[in-house]
Amino acid sequence: MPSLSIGAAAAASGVKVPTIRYYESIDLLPSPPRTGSNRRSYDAADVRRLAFIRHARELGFEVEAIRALLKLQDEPDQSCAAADAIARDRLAEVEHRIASLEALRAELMRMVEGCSHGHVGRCRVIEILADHGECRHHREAEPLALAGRAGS
Amino acid sequence: MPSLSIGAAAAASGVKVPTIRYYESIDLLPSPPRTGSNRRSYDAADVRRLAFIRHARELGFEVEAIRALLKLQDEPDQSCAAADAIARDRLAEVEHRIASLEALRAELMRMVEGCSHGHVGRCRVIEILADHGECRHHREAEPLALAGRAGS
DNA sequence: GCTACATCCTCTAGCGACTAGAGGATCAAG
DNA sequence: CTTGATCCTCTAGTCGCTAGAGGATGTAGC
Repeated sequence: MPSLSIGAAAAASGVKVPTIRYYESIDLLPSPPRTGSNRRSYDAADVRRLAFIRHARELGFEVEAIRALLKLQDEPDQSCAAADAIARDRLAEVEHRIASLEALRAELMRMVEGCSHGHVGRCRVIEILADHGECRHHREAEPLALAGRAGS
Repeated sequence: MPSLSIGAAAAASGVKVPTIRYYESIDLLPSPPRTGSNRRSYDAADVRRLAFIRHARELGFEVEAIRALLKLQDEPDQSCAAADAIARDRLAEVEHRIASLEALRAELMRMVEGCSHGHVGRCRVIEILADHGECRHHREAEPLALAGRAGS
């Protein structure tokens, strides 16, 4: 059983060292065994789990959704109904998010295209942001998935 | 000069009352004059500024980006290039994320279909999420912008 | 005028998902 | 055997709000 330090697991998974410890603290990653000198030792399965979490986070899933997906992964023989429900739930979420982002993209494209590289006085970016009424995507008062910060 | 209470300004701009106070505290909105009884009094320009901020936040611009856009708006004789660059950055990020989510949606749909009869034993979604290398859209190890939370 | 109740004020604390730093132990290389 | 990287735990900070306490003021009905 090959054992990896937290640093090696971080390098292998792309999840930062403090973030791994954070995931352990919120029980998203099981507490690994420790060496004699109290260091965490991970195996390949942990690295896969971390990569899974990282990828899902990059796709915008919240930790609770990832928890559900991980549970699905941990019990691959569970009844189809439960799994199906989780998957459909995620699918709906993903589709909603895509729709929101596409509306957003359309608006951003209008802004960028409208910018004739003149002066701000005639800049569509500013104009469109200033005038809410011009905004098409905003009929639904739905919370949009917004940008947060970068991973690394 | 028509003067609005913070509640009226909130109703007119769509920004919540505590959020307005928060924007003032981070100097995104100038401190308005106060009435004799220490209440904030806003005018139409403040409401426009708030609507601008709200719209930009809904489009996923970070507060610092909005600060930059507002500065541009305040000095409208500058070149449009800066505003354009900010919008282009957001557009690139949004497009990247749409591509990721569409790949994921395809996998989720396959899973939901495949799941209709039987067990989840070999789930492509899990595999794709677990194995970063398998994921086509994600060859670049670029730090992706992650999803945060909604504005309203 | 008096009573309700809405709205306002300031302040502090909390959320999610981390990130940064202090202060100390341990490891691997030269 | 020392140097420097890595590890440990812990607390506190980040962003963009949101919620609540505890109190002052405004407004409407009687």
